Amino acid sequence: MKNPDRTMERRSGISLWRQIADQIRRDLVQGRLGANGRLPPETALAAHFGVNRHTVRGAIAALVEEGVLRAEQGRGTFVEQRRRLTYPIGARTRFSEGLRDQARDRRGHLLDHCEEAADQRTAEALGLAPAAPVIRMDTVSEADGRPVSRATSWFDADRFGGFAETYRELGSVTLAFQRYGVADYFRRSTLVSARHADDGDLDDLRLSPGAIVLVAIAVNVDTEDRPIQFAETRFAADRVELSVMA
Amino acid sequence: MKNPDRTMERRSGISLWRQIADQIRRDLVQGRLGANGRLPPETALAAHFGVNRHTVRGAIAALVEEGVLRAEQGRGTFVEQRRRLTYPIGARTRFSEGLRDQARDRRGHLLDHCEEAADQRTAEALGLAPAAPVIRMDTVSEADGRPVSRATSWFDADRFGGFAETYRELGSVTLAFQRYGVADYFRRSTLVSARHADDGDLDDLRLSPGAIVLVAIAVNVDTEDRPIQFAETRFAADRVELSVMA
DNA sequence: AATATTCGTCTATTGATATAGACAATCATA
DNA sequence: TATGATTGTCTATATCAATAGACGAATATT
Repeated sequence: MKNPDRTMERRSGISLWRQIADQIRRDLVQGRLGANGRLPPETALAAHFGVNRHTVRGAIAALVEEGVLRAEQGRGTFVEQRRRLTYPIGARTRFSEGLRDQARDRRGHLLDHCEEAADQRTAEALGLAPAAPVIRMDTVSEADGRPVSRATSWFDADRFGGFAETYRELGSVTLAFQRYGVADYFRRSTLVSARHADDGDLDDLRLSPGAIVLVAIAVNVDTEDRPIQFAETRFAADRVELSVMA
Repeated sequence: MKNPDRTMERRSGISLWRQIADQIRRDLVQGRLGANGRLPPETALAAHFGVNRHTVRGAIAALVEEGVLRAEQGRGTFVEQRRRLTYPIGARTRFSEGLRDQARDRRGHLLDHCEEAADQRTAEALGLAPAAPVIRMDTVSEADGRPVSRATSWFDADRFGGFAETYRELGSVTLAFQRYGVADYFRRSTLVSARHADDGDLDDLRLSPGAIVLVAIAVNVDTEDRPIQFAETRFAADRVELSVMA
């Protein structure tokens, strides 16, 4: 069980307690730790990682703060949540669906919206002239009370005037599209990357610094293959994985 | 241009210089910095981030070490590499292909291989009995001299005996499969997630601690829909993005 | 009730991180 | 050539991270 020569890097700009927190989180997700719902005692973890008990305590405190662990004096430290949600990605991807079996309570929430001039990337993706007017929508989606993703979407302002208000009213992009005569739509392409969470992500997704977000950049098209939505979605990587269907 | 109230978190377990390095790397990839191939002077960056010049120097030193920046005394600091490789993922995914336009020199490299008993996940994915014998292969692939991904693959040992040697000889999974009579194959499913790089990733992909890997877990099937390969690939998230085709 | 286990809190010490300031070295340019 | 801009190096100091040890508090077990 022991792995005492596991080399925690000491002058790396990442404190030992955070390196250990990251690894415990990883091991929980991979099922290599906490299989019985409880973490080994602090002294055992300290020996395992080859560090002082206080250092382990720092790691545990961070994971408790994140809601991953729960510590009880005299009893032990327990795993609070372990499962990751799986988002399907494919031609028929709707982020709001495909999760019905995985979370009881799912809701989207409009943070902000405005009309602005399309930047180059957006104009290209939507097939519009440079600096054409577009509607920008910032949303957060939660599952069972925990934020899982944060998206910025752009729509052609000419075709989808007032889209944000419609979305707020209906609570679903799919339903809002129907109001505009888009009965069905498809995912044309998705680019997936990953990076450290920025300030906005940290805030809206309630993450701790150094956390990771999966970034999905997508173009949706209507049945006539005209682009209708360009979106960049940031998922909390600890809470979500993406499933690509063949 | 200034953004002096950008709050670098000070007691987060991540040193300021590393937070700043992470953000500069992010801004480079997003084109918000270094558009003209050169970084603003250290004093300007220090003012921008609201920290001491020495702290910025720490961040730059780390990025120079990573090969992202190049500092020249008296002249300035310059961007060494910015572009990310784009890996296509779809029914016809072959990681080794689809990159021909993006990198001049691409090569795979066998790190290690052995025969072992399948764990539950592997047996399930390959449709084998629990603990059935499988061949395990650890590989690293490089593009233009920089490691971009690290994969662990499993194959049915009964059907693909000696696969690792064949791969080493031919340098390609696709070619090796042909030796075993698999003329064509398809990607059945891909799970994409992201996490902090572990010790092995750090080493083989030449990453610095706190770096991010994109994890793609995939099952390949032959033309009769029989699973032939189960693989977990870790991509250096700074160097790669994944493109999901509709 | 007694004991062992485990988490929680305190003090003290050492090493790494961040700030501050000064100045040297290199390069571009007026 | 002289000047300004920029990176490189040095010293000093204050704050944070990590180690070490001791002991208290809550819980489970004998």
